Amino acid sequence: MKPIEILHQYQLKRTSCREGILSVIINHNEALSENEIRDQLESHYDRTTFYRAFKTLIESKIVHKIVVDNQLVKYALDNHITQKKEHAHFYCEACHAVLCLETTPLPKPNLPNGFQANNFEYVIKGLCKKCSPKA
Amino acid sequence: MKPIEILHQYQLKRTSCREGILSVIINHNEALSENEIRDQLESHYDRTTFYRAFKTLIESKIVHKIVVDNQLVKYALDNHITQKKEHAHFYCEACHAVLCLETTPLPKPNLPNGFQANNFEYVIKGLCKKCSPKA
DNA sequence: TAATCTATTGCAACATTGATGCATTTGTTA
DNA sequence: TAACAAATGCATCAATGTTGCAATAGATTA
Repeated sequence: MKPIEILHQYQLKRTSCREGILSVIINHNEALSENEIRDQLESHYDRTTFYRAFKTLIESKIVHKIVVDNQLVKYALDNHITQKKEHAHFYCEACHAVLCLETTPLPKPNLPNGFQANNFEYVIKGLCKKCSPKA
Repeated sequence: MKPIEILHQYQLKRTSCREGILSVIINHNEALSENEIRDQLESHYDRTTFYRAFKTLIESKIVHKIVVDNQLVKYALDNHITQKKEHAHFYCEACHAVLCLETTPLPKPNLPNGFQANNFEYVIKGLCKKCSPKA
């Protein structure tokens, strides 16, 4: 699962910005913020370029946006690529990590009559194992 | 459940801004955005005043913030006041309404060992009854 | 390999939102 | 009603989202 192959598969031009973003995301287990990704890249890209690269990757469904808060957004590979099922995300309020809860399937509440769901965004906030006080 | 009583109960000063915000929220079944609330008020308040009023109401757990998206936040009365149980929210992608799904309890996925949850934020996006194409 | 076309980049610019300091005003309590 | 503490309005700044446009880079074809 290499960045270049993904970009080619989704018919996007191979630019170093997109390639860099993808390789950082692929090499991390947890979802990362725009700044966390930027910090891992060697080259500098304009803020707009970065912004549009994410927009493109999301529109192509390569990358998935996880909204922790209106002030904190993280990015991870989309289920289309990872072949994961829909899942909830865990946000650690101490270390601010965002993890995919892949092992537990996403529970779906019943909707009122006539309602139609397209998308489920479930974020569970708390403390991860590392940040939980030891017993 | 009157604004003045709520403010008094939570030991907050009765200011017209807080009172106005609360009365708008109380009189609507759906969660409203800051602008939707502002539009319902007769008096004008400075942006900062509005911002701080929400901050105070949230800190006192009178109002609950529902983050639909990093660009769209809505507000509703907190469960402490409505005596509702924890519930998911439905966001209609067509009319942008946010509704509480009170009737269905919030399903809680199992967490990995050592993880501790404080808060569950479940937003289901789709089309509400009014906006769903008729069969 | 070079020429060409199109998409992407970087920059300027603007809107929105979150946030803080401070002097003035208001609500509450004695 | 006086006095104090809290809230307001204004100025200001940071971060983020967004668009237009000229310059540049990637991909395709001759």
